[in-house]
Amino acid sequence: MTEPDRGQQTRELIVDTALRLFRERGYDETTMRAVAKEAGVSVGNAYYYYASKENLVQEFYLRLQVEHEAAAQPVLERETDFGARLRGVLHAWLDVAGAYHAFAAQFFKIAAEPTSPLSPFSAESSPSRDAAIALMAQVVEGSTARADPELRADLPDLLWLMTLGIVLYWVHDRSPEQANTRLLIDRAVPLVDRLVGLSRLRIMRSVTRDVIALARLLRG
Amino acid sequence: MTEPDRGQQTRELIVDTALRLFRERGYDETTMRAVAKEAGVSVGNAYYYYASKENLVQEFYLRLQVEHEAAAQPVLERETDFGARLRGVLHAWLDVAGAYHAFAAQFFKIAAEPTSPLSPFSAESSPSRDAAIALMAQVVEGSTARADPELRADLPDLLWLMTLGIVLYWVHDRSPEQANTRLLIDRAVPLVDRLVGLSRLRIMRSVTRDVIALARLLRG
DNA sequence: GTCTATAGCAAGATAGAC
DNA sequence: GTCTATCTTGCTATAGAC
Repeated sequence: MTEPDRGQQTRELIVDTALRLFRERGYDETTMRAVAKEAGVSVGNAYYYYASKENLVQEFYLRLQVEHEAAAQPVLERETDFGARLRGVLHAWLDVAGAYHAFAAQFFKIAAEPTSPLSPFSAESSPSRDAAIALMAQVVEGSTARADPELRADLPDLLWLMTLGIVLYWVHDRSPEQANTRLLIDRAVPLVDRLVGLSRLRIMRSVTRDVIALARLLRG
Repeated sequence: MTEPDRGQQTRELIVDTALRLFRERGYDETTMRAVAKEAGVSVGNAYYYYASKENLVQEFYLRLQVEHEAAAQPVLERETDFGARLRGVLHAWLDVAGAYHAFAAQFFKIAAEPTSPLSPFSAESSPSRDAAIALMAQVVEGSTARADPELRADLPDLLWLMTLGIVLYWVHDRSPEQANTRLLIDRAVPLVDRLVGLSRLRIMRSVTRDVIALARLLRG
């Protein structure tokens, strides 16, 4: 008569507690002992479900991504202009991530480690990475953007890289409400929009081809 | 009759030992106890000279930067073409950094933490950051590159950001001898060269101005 | 100011019993 | 699945020698 999903319940109890403590105290200040105690389980039990403290952060990424996709949907349904779609999707990310800024910056280092499964470039991250790129593909596909046709195929990858750059800026952004990051988006998007438009011009052909080759090299 | 530089010698003994162990075993696997033991000093003494394990890494950065500047000099004396200078300086970085690739990647995370003094954006890093940007200024100044005059002033900053991107790729590069990073440089440099040239054209004026505004926002 | 020895804390992680 | 006990390691503290 044991509950079939008792394990799952314990698992969620642990991660919910951990994410709450992360938000309240920050990553470094949240000890595994504190997580276990607050969740009412033993330290050993917490490690039974999460092999390391970092693994708890992975759960955070997954939840953030789901929230972002939901927040981006209204924009994608409303807008058809490429720049407006891109800007809206990026601002949507800030909307959902803003609440976590203080502690997201603190464990950003974990994602930066090349050997970590939490790296955005790791094999383990490919589900969330693919989803993020797919979102950028939606931005492009549903838009009225007129780009070089070959470039258009690589644009989602490039826009994902741009997003990483913006996130990098965001974690360093100390301005109130991360207003500078919004400013960055509002300046970068029209630039990207213009460059995409220029990609069809004949003078830009060689540049466009170089960019495409570069995008493919970066994808590996 | 005490040696006047006894402290300095001990200091160097400790950091030399640490960097050797980092290279042999990696960062995480090198304990402060092991560094002290190998260097023949006490743990307390090691901490007397280096307040933390991370501070030992900072020494590594400084040495790397000095080596890079030395390796870049012949290129800067030899070449006048902008692309050749940029390519040469970037390859020179790979030449000096290559030996440390395995363990540099391992403690890259330390530099990624926004709050860390080892972050390339931190106030504490400003000496080495300024030096790196100054090196890029040398690349631009001594070259025959014809860029939009206003852009030219911001080019060193932008090239430094480009370098960071290349380093990011490099730490993730698993190809033998990091050959893919060299490929990346060889493809990115002509692209940059072309874009810089195009910046003088009238059609590119608004794009160029956007880029300049962006560069200034990023500098803060 | 330079250095040793040692004891000890905090916290991530593990072992093995139940 | 869950627990308690234990290990490891970055780091600190103290007390003292030269």
